Amino acid sequence: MFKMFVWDDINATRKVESEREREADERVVKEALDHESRLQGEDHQSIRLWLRLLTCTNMIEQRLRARLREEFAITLPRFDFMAQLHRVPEGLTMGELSQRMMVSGGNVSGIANQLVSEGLVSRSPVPDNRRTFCVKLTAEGRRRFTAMADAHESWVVEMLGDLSPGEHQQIMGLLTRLKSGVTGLGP
Amino acid sequence: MFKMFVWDDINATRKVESEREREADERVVKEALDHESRLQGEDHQSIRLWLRLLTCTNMIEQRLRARLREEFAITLPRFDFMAQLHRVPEGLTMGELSQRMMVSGGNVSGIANQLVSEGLVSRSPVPDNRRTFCVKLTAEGRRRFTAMADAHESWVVEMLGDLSPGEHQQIMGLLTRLKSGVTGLGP
DNA sequence: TCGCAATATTTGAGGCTTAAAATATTAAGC
DNA sequence: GCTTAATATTTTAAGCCTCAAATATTGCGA
Repeated sequence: MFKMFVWDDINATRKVESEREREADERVVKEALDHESRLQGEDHQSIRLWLRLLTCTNMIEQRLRARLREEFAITLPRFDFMAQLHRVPEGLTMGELSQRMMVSGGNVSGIANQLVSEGLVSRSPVPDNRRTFCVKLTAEGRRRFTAMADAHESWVVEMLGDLSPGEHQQIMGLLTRLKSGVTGLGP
Repeated sequence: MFKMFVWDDINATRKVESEREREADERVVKEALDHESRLQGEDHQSIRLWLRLLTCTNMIEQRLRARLREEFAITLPRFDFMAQLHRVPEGLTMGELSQRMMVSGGNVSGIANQLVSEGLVSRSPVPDNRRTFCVKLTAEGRRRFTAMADAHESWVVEMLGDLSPGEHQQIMGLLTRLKSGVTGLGP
């Protein structure tokens, strides 16, 4: 049975298996301490992939969160909320925002309240359906968002820039298959 | 300039570009409503990749969270906490847990308190360093975790099972490069 | 028209998360 | 030994998040 540690030392160049095991046993390798660390694998291929995915996403998310806070004193959820609205100038309902942000309805309710009270977002009733609201960026909201969007994009480009255009396309394709596989399981 | 919507209809088979644009314009395509929806792209390749990554991770995470709650009445963070400890029977310090879970120190403090009070985890002082604690699973904690771990793994396998072993390896490799690219930027 | 299910949102309780401040301990330099 | 910096953890305040229950509106069928 094939056994080894996953320690994911990103500085390690390719090594033969015996060398990896020796180092892992001796614990001389500086380990990257994250979700994947020291997962003892037999054939947990899928778990490893899931943890790798989670690690990558968390790393990027935390960097973005930190920089948005440092440079613009805004939280990631608020930024995301505004980004969704920016893409749809006609405005969105609370429910649409909830789906697009992939968070619960109760959640967007709270974030919307704050952004409205800060004057960055408007929430106006819709004539023919009094259950829903039409949420839009205000002029001030648009100004503030566009000021942040360029910086945000440049951070993302910086983080993903190591991948070649070919690799970009490759990973996009694979993530598309991954996504459809998950979606295909039903709600 | 190359322009199009990203709507990410996972049921759509490959289409020629003109057809895609027509459908996007007419809004007849049932859109997947998530982070990526209707991002208006010019050459925002990196942003798209990032949003795709985020969407995939969120989808999987939400499913896992829901099933852990339904079947075992446990939250994902508590499960993750126990999983980290399960991998290291010798025990971990609070700081190590914080790094591995990729959350703040204050956070693990709170989760640890709960799990200790539920008798699933022990937090004992270390003789030669009175600042740290050694956190371990209790016998009961191990029992409870192993009962959940198999189900958890099967859910992950189910979600990622559409990918062939070759695709698994491919995406792992690409995510490794992605991860090292992000890490390489420094802390 | 009445009842009733479906839809859209808000509220409330409980839990997760972070950043920053506070506490305690260790290590290093002088 | 004393001071100072570094390390390890907890506490606190504020915000994010989910689920479930409550409210309000719409639309449909008897």
